[in-house]
Amino acid sequence: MTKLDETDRKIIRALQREGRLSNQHLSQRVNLSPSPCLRRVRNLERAGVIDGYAAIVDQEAYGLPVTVFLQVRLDRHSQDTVTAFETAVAGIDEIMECYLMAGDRDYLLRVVVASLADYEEFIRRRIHKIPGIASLDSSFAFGVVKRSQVLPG
Amino acid sequence: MTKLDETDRKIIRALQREGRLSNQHLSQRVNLSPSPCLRRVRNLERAGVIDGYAAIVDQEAYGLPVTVFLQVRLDRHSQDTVTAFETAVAGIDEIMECYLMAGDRDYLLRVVVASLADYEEFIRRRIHKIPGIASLDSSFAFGVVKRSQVLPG
DNA sequence: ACAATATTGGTAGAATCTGCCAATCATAAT
DNA sequence: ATTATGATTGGCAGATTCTACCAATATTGT
Repeated sequence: MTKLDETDRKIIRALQREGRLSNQHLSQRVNLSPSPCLRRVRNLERAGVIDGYAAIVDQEAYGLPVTVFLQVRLDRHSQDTVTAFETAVAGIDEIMECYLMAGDRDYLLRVVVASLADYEEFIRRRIHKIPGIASLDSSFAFGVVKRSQVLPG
Repeated sequence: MTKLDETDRKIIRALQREGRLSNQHLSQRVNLSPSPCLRRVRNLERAGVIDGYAAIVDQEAYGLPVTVFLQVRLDRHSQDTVTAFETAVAGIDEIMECYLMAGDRDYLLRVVVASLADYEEFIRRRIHKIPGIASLDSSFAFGVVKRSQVLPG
C-alpha cells in the first residue's frame, strides 16, 4: 500500500462514523463518482487499513453494564509465560481489549461482564487458571464519558 | 424495547463481527427470511441496542502507532470542574475513550497519537489547558495483544 | 514534450433493499 | 377444545445499490 492521500482519509473518516454508508452517498461525500470511490474503499480493505466493519452495541442495553480495567503482572517474562498468557487472553470472550504496557511490563485489559458477581466468577474461573500471573489489580468504571470510533488527524 | 431473544443475539453477534453483512446473508445466518431479519435489525437500531456501525481502522497503517493510557485526577469534584473536564474531553479528537473510574475518582483516557513528540504536544496544548486537573499519569502501550468488537454472552 | 502509469467517470446487468400484504405461530381467555 | 388477539413470519415488486468492465482524463518521470 502506498501513502494515503486526502481522499483516502476522507473515506476513512466517513466510514468510521457511518460504517454502512452506501457507496453512492460516500462517493458524493468525498467528491468522487461511485466507481473510483468504491475502488479506493476496496484497496483500503485489501491493504488492511480498513480492517473490517462492526456494529457498535450499547453494553448496557445488551445486558453488560460492568466494565473493569484489569492490570496484570507476570512473575516471569519468559517466552513460555508470555505466550501462555496471550493465548489465554485471546480465548476469553469477556476480555474486549488487551494491551502490552511499558513500565513494569504489565498488561492492561478491558473486561466486560454483567455484574460484580460475574466479575468474581470471571477472575476465579478464567484469570486464576492462567499460569505465571504475579499480581492483579482491578479498577471499576462508573461509566463511559466518551467513546469514539474516529481516529484523529 | 422488550427483551432480546436468541435470534436478536445472533443478529447482534453477526453484525459485531461483520458490520456490512448484507441482510440476505445475515438472514440465512440466523435462520430467518430477509423480511423479518431486516425488521429485527431496524428495531435494534431504533431501540439503541445497535448504536451505529463503524469501519475498524488499523491505527498503525493510518499513521497513529502510539497509544497512551492517561489517568487524570481532578483537584475538586464540583459540578463545574467535572463538567468542564468532560466537555473538554468530548472535543479532543486524540481521546478515543474516557471512563469515569471508581476508587480515587479518576478518569482513564485512551489517547492515540502519531509519535512521542505529538504526545508531548497533546499534553501541553490540550490537557494542560483544562482547569481543575490535580495530577496526570501516562502509561504507554507497546502494542495491542487483543481487540474485540464482539461482546461476550 | 512525450510516454508510461495511475486515476477517473460512465454504463449495464446482477444483486440488494424497502415497504407493503397475507399467512403462520403463540398466547390466553372462554 | 375452540376462538380471538397480537406478534412474527415469508413473499413480492419497485426502487436503490453494487459490481465489473470500458474509454477518457490526469499525473508522473524522463
